Amino acid sequence: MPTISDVAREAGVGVGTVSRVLNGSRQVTPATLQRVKEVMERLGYRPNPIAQRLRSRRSHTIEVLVPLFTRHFYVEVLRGIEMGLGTTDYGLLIRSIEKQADRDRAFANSGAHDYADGVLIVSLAPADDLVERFHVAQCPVVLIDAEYGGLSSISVDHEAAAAMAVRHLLALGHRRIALIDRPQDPFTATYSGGRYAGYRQVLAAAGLPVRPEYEVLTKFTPEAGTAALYTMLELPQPPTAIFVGSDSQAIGVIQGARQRGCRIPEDLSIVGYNDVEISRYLDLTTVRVPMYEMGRRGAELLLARLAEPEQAQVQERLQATLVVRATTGPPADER
Amino acid sequence: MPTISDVAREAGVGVGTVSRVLNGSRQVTPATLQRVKEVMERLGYRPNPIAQRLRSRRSHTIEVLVPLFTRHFYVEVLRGIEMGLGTTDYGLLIRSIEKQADRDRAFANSGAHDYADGVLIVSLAPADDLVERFHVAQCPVVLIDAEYGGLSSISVDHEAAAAMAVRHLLALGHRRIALIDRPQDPFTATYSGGRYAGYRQVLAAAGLPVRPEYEVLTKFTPEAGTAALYTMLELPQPPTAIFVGSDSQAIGVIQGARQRGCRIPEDLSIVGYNDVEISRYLDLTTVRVPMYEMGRRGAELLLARLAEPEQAQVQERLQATLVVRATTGPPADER
DNA sequence: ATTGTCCGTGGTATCGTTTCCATGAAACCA
DNA sequence: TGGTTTCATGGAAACGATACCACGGACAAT
Repeated sequence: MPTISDVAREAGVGVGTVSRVLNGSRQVTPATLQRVKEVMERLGYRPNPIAQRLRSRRSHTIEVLVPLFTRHFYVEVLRGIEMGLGTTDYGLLIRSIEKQADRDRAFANSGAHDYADGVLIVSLAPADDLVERFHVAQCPVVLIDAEYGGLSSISVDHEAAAAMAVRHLLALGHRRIALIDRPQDPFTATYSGGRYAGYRQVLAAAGLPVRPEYEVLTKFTPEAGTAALYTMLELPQPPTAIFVGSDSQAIGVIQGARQRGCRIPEDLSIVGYNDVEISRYLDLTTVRVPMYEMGRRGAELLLARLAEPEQAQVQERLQATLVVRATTGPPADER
Repeated sequence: MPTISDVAREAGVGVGTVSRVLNGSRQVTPATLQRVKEVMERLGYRPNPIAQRLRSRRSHTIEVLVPLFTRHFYVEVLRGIEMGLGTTDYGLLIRSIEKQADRDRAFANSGAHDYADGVLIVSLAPADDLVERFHVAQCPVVLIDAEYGGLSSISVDHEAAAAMAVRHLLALGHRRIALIDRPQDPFTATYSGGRYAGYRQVLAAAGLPVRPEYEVLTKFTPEAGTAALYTMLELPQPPTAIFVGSDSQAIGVIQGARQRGCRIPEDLSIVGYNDVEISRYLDLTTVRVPMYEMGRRGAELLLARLAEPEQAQVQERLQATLVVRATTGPPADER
């Protein structure tokens, strides 16, 4: 592999001049420029990015901390990030946090300024000391689907979104509305609790009682959704509608209902959450969370901070919308 | 950020000794080791990976070329790769090739030895000159879901898998079997044509005629699947079964059939391909392609080559299996 | 006692860039 | 014409690590 000095020697110029050509400095005579470019072409020279990074003290890489990058939600966010990066040739260093240990390790290593120029944290609550480290290292951070102190972030008001979903069920005439969601877990989502709060708030506003047996917090898998449904169907008064905190769980609920001969939406209305791709094909009424948009906007915010480090931090919020499809309708068995 | 010489000065040793501690050389007195480690701890020293890479001439990064990383298939493969990498701290540089231009750019840049220590290419046919460049640069490559010359690869026999799917339909009694697939496109899949060949071969072996109107090559989206189905239903003799080259398209076919009041599997049997996660919840009979396993094994093969560069290239194949669910059954309308 | 071997260690060159400073020629102004 | 400014250019230093070489002391062998 030819180096910059090979090019310099071959073109009969100094390395400084070649470097200037490389970086598009206008301090180069057209004739020299031409000659150097020809030599670079002829030798098949390509600058060594590692050396560039070492010298310029910029890694040209963005670190993404994401829980379970296999999950639909995160795949969409990542796709958005990719788009947001556009044609800038920032590399993406994706760290998938699957276990608590991963998280600790990633948080311990990340934010070293020589590793990445900036960091995107998706759906995770950063630890206080990490935030502090980012601050002293002057490493820009943008949170996606999370909020924390004064850090830049792009997120969705899950509480309002959940309230909207539950109000939809209420408007259809449902009075026995259950919730299946994931427990608020400091390890992953920063405030999945928002959905729970929204649910409670709407029920309270409607003067409906709180029924603990209608609130199941379980894992984010279809299987867990099915299991939760089964226990609810055993109740003396089963719910007529369920608000489910993720489409994954909702899929399990739909399947379980089919299994038990429970008609949707006549016997049971279901609202999901996220609007992942599958939901459309299952005709699932759900809350559309702008996953892709959050990723894109998050990347844009980070790029802006990277270009203009003194810029103020901003907290942005996007709107979730309700997508009404075929799994919700008025309750048939009452009144 | 403290550097190696800060540590050396503070510990009263030479930089060489600190480097040896860093790299776990046994040529260090326990006492010195202890002292250096303490200083590293106290100063919060972390070696600069960029400098390490420059000097050691290894980028400690694996490049992954993947078409459309948002697609289910590739997400699964990537997850497998992540697992295959295990606890080695190789970074992953993912290049998503969405357009022809991306492909050219990625292929032009990739394989420079200072960029990545090794390359994984997923479902793409590498250009001849690229293969040549990898060879001269001594950059190990492993193809995933593709085969090419003598390069190491891990793949699936799509022809045999397709044959198996079509034979299943044949065994159920179907005689009018159609194909919906994607055109063989040199840009992405290396031999999606394998499925077509398998389909043709089984029909020929069964003495069934080739009907061009039963073979639709279209895009890999549900919408395209729906459209293809609609044109087939217009035929004077519509097929009683369809072998679909991807679950994405099959989803569209299922939806289209529902829309047209066409019962599955009584009026129409459907076999998909890949067995993506959704398929289970749609009860779709499909061919299970070991996506995750290909990714994992591909990463393992690359790691082995990285550790032992002289190792011979290997071509491995995994078996696809037929997963029979609820979308296939005997034809009802004939005999 | 002398030679040889081995091992822990320090120092320096090196990886391939960018950045900065010095230099000399050309251009400008009076 | 003399002096100042401008500007393209060459070359050295630096980024932060690793690798190599040389050196001195300890210990074994003669």
